[in-house]
Amino acid sequence: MKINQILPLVDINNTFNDIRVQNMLAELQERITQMEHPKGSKLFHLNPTIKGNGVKTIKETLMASLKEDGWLLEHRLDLSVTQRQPGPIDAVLPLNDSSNKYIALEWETGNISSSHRAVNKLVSGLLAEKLICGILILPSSNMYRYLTDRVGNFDELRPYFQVWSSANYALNEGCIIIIEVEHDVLSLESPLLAKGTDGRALR
Amino acid sequence: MKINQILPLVDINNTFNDIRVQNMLAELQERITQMEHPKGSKLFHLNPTIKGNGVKTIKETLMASLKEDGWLLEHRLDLSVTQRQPGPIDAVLPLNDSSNKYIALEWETGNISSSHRAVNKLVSGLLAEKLICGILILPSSNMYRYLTDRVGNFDELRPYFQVWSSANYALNEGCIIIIEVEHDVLSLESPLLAKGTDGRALR
DNA sequence: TATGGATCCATA
DNA sequence: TATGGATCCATA
Repeated sequence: MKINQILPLVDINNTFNDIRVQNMLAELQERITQMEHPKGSKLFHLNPTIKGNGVKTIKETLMASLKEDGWLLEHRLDLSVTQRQPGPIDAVLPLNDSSNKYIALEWETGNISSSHRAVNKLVSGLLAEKLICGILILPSSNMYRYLTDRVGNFDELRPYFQVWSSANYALNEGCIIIIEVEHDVLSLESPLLAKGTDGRALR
Repeated sequence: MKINQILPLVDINNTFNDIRVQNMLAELQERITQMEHPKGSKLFHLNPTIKGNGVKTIKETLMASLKEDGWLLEHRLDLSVTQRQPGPIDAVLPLNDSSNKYIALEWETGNISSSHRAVNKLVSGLLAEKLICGILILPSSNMYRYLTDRVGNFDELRPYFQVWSSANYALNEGCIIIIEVEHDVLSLESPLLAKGTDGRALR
């Protein structure tokens, strides 16, 4: 998989340049770059059928490799806000220091509207001082054309970036990073990514 | 329809108490209270079938009455942010003064995740200084039980309220208000609200 | 019940 | 193509 850009959307007191964040990013970039489809093909090939590919399986291999790197999957931070809580986060990396804090990552594969919730959940983690950094990975609009209709994508979230970037949270540290990814190669010979029976799919 | 609560989520320099906002709220409360189902029954009756009622038609009568009060429906604010823009807003009320600003209202009937986008869109309007006030109307969790699965509801958005309330936007005025509404009466004799064929509905 | 998701629809 | 929506699924 190809990384188009890494955007620091929120960056409080230069947390983006914190060595813990930069080390994690170096590792994460390598892991994303290693993603392949089909398995064993070295590159991520995508069948260029408009709205033809399901999204469910895309992130699976990345999550598996992050788990090997020490990330915890589907982890729920205790934000102790109210009785009801934001739900679990795709992956969190515990910092191996005395801070008891984490770096969190969401790979958005739901509807674009759920990308808004994903960023808000990461911000909740900053506000609860459980996270020093939250990352959201989104496909480019180039890639999006070939995925399930209306899934989250970088360009469609962009008009809303200012909602978060112009917030002045009263915090000493924290950053939110958006990463735009894309297939390496379009290939008619590549198998379509499977779709589920979720949503309005006619089984 | 019954109003359970009116919550000022964001309130910059006391905009919530601005006479223009308070006048609008008085009128809006009356209009919401007047909503009825079935038509002519004076109260909003809801058939208590779990996940049985569609949401599409719920807001229609309110929008019709707001139109009579001078609101513009499905209006798109020109936020001139980027090429891509947040989409249209359910209803906006132009202020009849020289400010060229509006009050905006969204009645959330989409998925809960799209409630996050709705608030973000209202915040975008504040940041662009096109709005002095944005309102989001959401059903209570009591009402939600009888509506399409996963539609927006007050209690499920609540854990995220702090994301907006602690944002400290650098603005001179602006408020975001969340209104929680509920049926007046549960009634087995009341017809179910129709569902569409959207999403994953099997036609 | 609670929460994130996945999918296709409607309309401009 | 672009954008908000509406619906049902999966899992804990």
